[in-house]
Amino acid sequence: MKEAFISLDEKRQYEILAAAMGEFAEHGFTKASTNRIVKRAGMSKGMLYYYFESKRTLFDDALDFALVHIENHMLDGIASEKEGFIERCARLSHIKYRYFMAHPAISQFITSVYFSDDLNEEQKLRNEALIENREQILFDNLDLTRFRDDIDHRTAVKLIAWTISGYTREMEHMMKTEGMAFSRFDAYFDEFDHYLDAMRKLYYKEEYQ
Amino acid sequence: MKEAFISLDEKRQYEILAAAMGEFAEHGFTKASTNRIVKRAGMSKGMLYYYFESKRTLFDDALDFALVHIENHMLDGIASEKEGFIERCARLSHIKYRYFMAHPAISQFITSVYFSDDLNEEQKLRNEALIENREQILFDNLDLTRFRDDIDHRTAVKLIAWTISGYTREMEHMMKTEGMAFSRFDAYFDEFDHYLDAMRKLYYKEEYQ
DNA sequence: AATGCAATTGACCAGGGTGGTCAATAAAAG
DNA sequence: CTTTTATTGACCACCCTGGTCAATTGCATT
Repeated sequence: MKEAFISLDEKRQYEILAAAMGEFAEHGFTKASTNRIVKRAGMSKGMLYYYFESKRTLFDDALDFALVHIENHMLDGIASEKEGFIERCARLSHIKYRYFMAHPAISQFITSVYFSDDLNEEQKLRNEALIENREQILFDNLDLTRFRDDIDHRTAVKLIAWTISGYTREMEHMMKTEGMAFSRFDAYFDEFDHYLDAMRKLYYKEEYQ
Repeated sequence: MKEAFISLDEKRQYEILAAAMGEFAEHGFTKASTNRIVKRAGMSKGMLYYYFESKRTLFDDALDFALVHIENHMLDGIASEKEGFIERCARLSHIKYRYFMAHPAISQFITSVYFSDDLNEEQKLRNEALIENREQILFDNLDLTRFRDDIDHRTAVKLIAWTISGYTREMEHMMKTEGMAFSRFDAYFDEFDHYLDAMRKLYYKEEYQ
């Protein structure tokens, strides 16, 4: 990250880093191609090395950018008031989903990094901290009394988390293959609410359904 | 697939195709490397082209082999007797899991093919037929009366399927990262049974729990 | 108009990997 | 001993890689 890049306006910086993150997310560090990155970003090969020292530091800087960006943009509005686990999951899904729509490259980059091995120690630690932070947000300050008494809380939490992850995964797959129209998003969330209602009926005491 | 390959004993044929399928599964058709395939299979580059016409026909033959193999080996013992949806999912998970353990390369190959685009029309149709067949096995001849009356059957079926897919996905991820010891498989299935019991309590009428 | 500096290009490099070939062998069969 | 089959790996032309750099363009200041 040389001064030339820093003195670019924010929008252009974002474009370039997004191009890099998209490429890294798709191919991983080693098989990612700097040639494809410059093509995505709409610039010449020379500029990439005018802005960054090497492919490696480009990756590092992109990861830095992504982690900071997520910290600043996604983790707000999550001030965890007391709520049931289903409501918590639903709210976080909405937040995650909106963030993904607004910043797909960052989301995919961070997701791919989660499964990859080409991080240095410091990056691994930071990434783990992020994951732990997310866990905390997911589980902190829950109202667990809403659960039926005849089912173990920990079990219920696990089952619900798996269910929602399965649902969102299916939706992601559908959107990828069928290219869901933007107008259908409302239907997507209506459907989601329907399933949330059903889950409340299954997992919660009557007074909370 | 030349005669030379066909006159090989079955075991060696399997080894070679498994090597190819593993490589294709990991990298997709284009980025799969014939050099790595021969290394995996423990033979020389020349032999590959002594056995197969080209990389493309190798892929085609491997897919053929995989589809036939699955039809013959996995889809037995699934004679769908009347049972609840949870029991059905559990049984199919067991079958799928055993098959994965016995034939990981085939499993991963077929899974990867499901997400890839480099199939010709005939292969796409065959693959879709396989998927449809699986759906039928999953949903045919179910005892839906076991479900609680206050929850829609279709909704319940969806929720359960997502839950189980979430669980197995988490297990797969754990096994990949931590390299689950084979001795722990019993524990894996004990845990699985625990969650199945919980799900019965949630979704079924009392007399079926 | 002239100068100087920053931004920008893309041809170019050596290195490595690609799918595929083939003359040379080794092994087996006749 | 000869013929056929199995097997090797060096080799090919080609493509892509991360990275460099001389040359050019654009712009601001004199």
